[in-house]
Amino acid sequence: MSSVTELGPRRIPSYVDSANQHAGGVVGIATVRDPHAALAHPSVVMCSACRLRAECLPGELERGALDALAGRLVSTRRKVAQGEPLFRAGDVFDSLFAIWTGFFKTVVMTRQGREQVTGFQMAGDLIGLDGIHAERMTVDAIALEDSQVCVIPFAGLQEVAREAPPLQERLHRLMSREIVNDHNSMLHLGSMYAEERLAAFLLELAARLEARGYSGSSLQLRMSRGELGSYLGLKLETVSRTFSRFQAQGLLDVSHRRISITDPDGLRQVIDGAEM
Amino acid sequence: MSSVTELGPRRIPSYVDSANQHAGGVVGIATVRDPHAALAHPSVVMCSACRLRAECLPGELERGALDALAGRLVSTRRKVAQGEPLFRAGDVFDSLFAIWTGFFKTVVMTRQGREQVTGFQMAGDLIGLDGIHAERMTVDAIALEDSQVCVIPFAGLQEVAREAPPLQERLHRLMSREIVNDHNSMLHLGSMYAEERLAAFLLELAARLEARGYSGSSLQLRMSRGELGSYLGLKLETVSRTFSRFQAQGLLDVSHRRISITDPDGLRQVIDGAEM
DNA sequence: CGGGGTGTTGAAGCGTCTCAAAGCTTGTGG
DNA sequence: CCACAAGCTTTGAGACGCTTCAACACCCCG
Repeated sequence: MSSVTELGPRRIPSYVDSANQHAGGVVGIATVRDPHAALAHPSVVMCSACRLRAECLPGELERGALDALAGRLVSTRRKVAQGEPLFRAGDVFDSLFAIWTGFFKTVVMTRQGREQVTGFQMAGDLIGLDGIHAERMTVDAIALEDSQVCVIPFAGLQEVAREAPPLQERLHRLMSREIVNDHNSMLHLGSMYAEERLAAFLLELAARLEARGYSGSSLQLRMSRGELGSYLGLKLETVSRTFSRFQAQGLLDVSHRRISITDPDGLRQVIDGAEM
Repeated sequence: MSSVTELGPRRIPSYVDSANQHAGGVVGIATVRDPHAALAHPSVVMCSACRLRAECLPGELERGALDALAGRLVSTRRKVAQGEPLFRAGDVFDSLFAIWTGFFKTVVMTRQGREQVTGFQMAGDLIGLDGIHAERMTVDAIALEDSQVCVIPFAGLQEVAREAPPLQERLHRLMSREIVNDHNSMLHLGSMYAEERLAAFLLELAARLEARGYSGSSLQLRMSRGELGSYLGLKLETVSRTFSRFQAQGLLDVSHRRISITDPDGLRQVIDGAEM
């Protein structure tokens, strides 16, 4: 029980009021040129010293490009309490956000209130790429646990990218990866049974956690059954039933949001075995 | 019947052998530095004179940036016959492709042969953004009618983008749009009934055609029921039945792949009316 | 004019959803 | 510290929508 994967700190004692960070529906207003923001969040971000470097925007950049990032770009951090939005659809797009600690979901919504979770993001992931197109966010980004994000003003990022080709390359690859991920989700949603979708999701989540140094077999889900169901195109009851069935088959142990994958190969067979 | 929308030329008489364009699994090898390709496809592309400028990569760029595009970048065109691949998943990524005439589908496939159509692309659309991430294409791009594409070597595009900020901006917006589109597809796949999915698809397709100067009410589908079903996460029979139901309700007229939308507001109500 | 690919339609089966109730966990206030 | 409330999860039973399997119609192309 003590080796269970935890995503970031369990509890972050006190947060600045997250409401005023969102005033006027504008997000990402905190840039290096904004003294108020600098005061509110005096922490100066140093990508070169960050443990998440490899997963995050910097990637494998060499020193020069890294310093350009650290010095001119990522200047502030923002805290977002569990359940609070980092931004909402319709907010003006200003900045990308790199998750430093915590866990988020992104949700698209129709006028009629129909919801679809489009992804779950963890430390090192980038949020906000969808906003570039129309300079407006198109999704809600909600913290599923107390989180901290690095604010990356996009105009500045583009500027630096022009001078540092490796950074430009990296940005393009990350945007492209987002597209590939979405295609993968579409594959799940469009042509798989509930068991296959859940199995694929769990294996992918475990792999992402493992890439960040956590256990790939014992995981703590940060989303509810309903949120997971939305992402997978299933109702929460179906998600719950499918978990129970997996447990009955000896593939994993479920205790609410604590999942232990006991037979990863079995899960892989759930995906591979069931032919079209 | 004579005002029916046609996408591009009805028939392009003769094509160069498309097989050798795909030799070795490498696509997009035809760059300005490749004399053979230049010989095979001597047409020099002039974005500034192209009717699709606004929809395509150049967007609303001013003259200087446009000339940079035309002169240094898009140097060759490729023809792809109906049913033939522009590229396949696993091919080395070299270039983006801008559709000049024709219509494509992109398809992801699992090892077990499960397929998912991830999108349909028409004149002005960009194909290949998914390949940037790992320098390999991740989808098959198949021509659904005889088509011609402009080849845009990506290394060169990045280079020019560094010198022409408006072009850089444009590229980022297009990549972001792709992400937004995919999220929209996920919404359809994850939380809609067959009728809603098809109605949303038809309205969106009509809007895209209209933006390109075609009729938004009378359209000629380029994909089979099966391909459309794959994109919508439905079986071909379900697509066919849903078309029939729409016709019975007086929303549209169906005759194989010829669709006349007679009641667009009715179609919108199909999406909006059915609450969660 | 015939054949193959494509589209339509019907009937039965199956997977997921809906509705409902009960169990469990967590947080809060008495 | 316990009790209770609120929210989340589990489980069951029946309904519903889509798929499957099958047969037939249609259109295009040679």
